[in-house]
Amino acid sequence: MSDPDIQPRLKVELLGISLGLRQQACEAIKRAIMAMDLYGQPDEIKLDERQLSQDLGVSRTPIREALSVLEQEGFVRSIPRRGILVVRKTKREVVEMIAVWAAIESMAARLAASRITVADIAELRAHVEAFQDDPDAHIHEYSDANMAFHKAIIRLGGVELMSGLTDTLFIHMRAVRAVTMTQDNRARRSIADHRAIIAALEARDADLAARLVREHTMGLAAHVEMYGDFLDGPKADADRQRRYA
Amino acid sequence: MSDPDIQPRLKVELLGISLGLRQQACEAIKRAIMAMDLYGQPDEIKLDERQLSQDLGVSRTPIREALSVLEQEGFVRSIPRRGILVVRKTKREVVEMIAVWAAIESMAARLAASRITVADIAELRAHVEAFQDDPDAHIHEYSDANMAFHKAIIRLGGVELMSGLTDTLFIHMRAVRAVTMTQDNRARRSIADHRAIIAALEARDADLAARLVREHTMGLAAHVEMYGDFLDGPKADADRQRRYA
DNA sequence: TTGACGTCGCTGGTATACAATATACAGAAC
DNA sequence: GTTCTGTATATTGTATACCAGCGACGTCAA
Repeated sequence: MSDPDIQPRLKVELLGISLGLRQQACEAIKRAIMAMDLYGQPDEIKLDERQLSQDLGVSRTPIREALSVLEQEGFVRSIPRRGILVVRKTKREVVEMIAVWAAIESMAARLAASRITVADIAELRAHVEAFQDDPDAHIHEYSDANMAFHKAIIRLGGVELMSGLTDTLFIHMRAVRAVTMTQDNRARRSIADHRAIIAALEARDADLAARLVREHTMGLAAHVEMYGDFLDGPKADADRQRRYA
Repeated sequence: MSDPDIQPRLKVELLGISLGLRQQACEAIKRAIMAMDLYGQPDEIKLDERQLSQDLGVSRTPIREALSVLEQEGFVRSIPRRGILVVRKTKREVVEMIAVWAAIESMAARLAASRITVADIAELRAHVEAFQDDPDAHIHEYSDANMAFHKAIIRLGGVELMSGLTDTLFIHMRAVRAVTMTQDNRARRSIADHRAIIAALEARDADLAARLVREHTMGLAAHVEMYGDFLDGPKADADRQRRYA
């Protein structure tokens, strides 16, 4: 009875009921937040606990626990007795997130340089070459491939914590990326950068790979610093309105 | 009424009532977790919701919300219908945390090199020179000063997100630092490293500062990788016991 | 007509009650 | 004697009811 091959075993994939409503609510709300175009709206978006609990078909308790987690992750902000509103990142916060991302991915590239395999190289190359023809034509698809490329580099570093941390950062920057990508012909230049990074990794040049990744991503930070005023605009307006209301 | 200097303003730090019980519970539990010697205990530590709500004098609801946050921050782990237990970091997880720390602090040092002032240099030097005489004699005090040094560098980078992220990392590593500090004469060698880092910052050599910080911290990672088996030991034992029970 | 004060309603915060499940122990059957 | 199953208990997960603040609106007075 110790050998699993003796009996057919009836393969049932452990039913996801026991994942808990909190997790599910958390995922659902996070998806909803990502789906809406945050920076297109003129003013802050407010969340209503009762509305959410009604929509999701559960009581307020799991909703509140999910919102606690989301607040800790920086997606929403709870103001006592006022409401829970979806946070809009300021330009400064976005630039800071990019800097942290650059720091982590640079280190990941350094670590990856000595561990990378030919299969890994091929995977990276696939992400880059898929849209070499005309990246501007399929901005959204290219943006996804771009993100996948960076996530792949971080994963190849072999430090899972880095993947976990940057996943959250990437989610926050999803809305920003689509905009920045179209400006300044960044998509095409980014492909060239990515090719150079792959070459450095292939040559197992840790220092070069780390430097290229850092400069590439910090370049995005500088770009947002210069052209990212649309981030602060609406929010500053809202703040001003609230202050003088 | 627009000039804040006209009125003395009566500095009352907004009373903790409106901070919400969740925040307070979160802080209290976090303090309690940090206070206990995690790695000295033979087996996992389980938290009881009702016990906590009784001890803190609030109901279970804020406790549960606080625990949700703490779980997201990685301090506790909740197993459905089984209980909530304080997580013990494995050696691998500790090494990963140090690697992330190294990545962030290295970038912070790079950014700090071009912004640092003489006052900042003096502050850093104060952290280092305080225990130059005999660091081994006052391990705990030196460990605190050491931590303060690294936190100062990250702060001088000017990216607040980096401070926020590493604060959590440092809390996790508090228990580990005290042990590693005593081994291998690390305290004395760390002072020499710190002096070199300050010199690089003073010379505004961003590349050198970043490299020194990275090598210093990754050295700790390598040390833990080699001598940090005490982290896995008890946990592995506990897991084994649970598996065969 | 305007400003101030009071009341009402909406929102989140907290507590408690109820339901579901996992573990452990005991009893019965082989 | 050992193992399996059922039940009891304890603990968590969820729902609901109640409470406290803040804002808005209306009314009254100057």
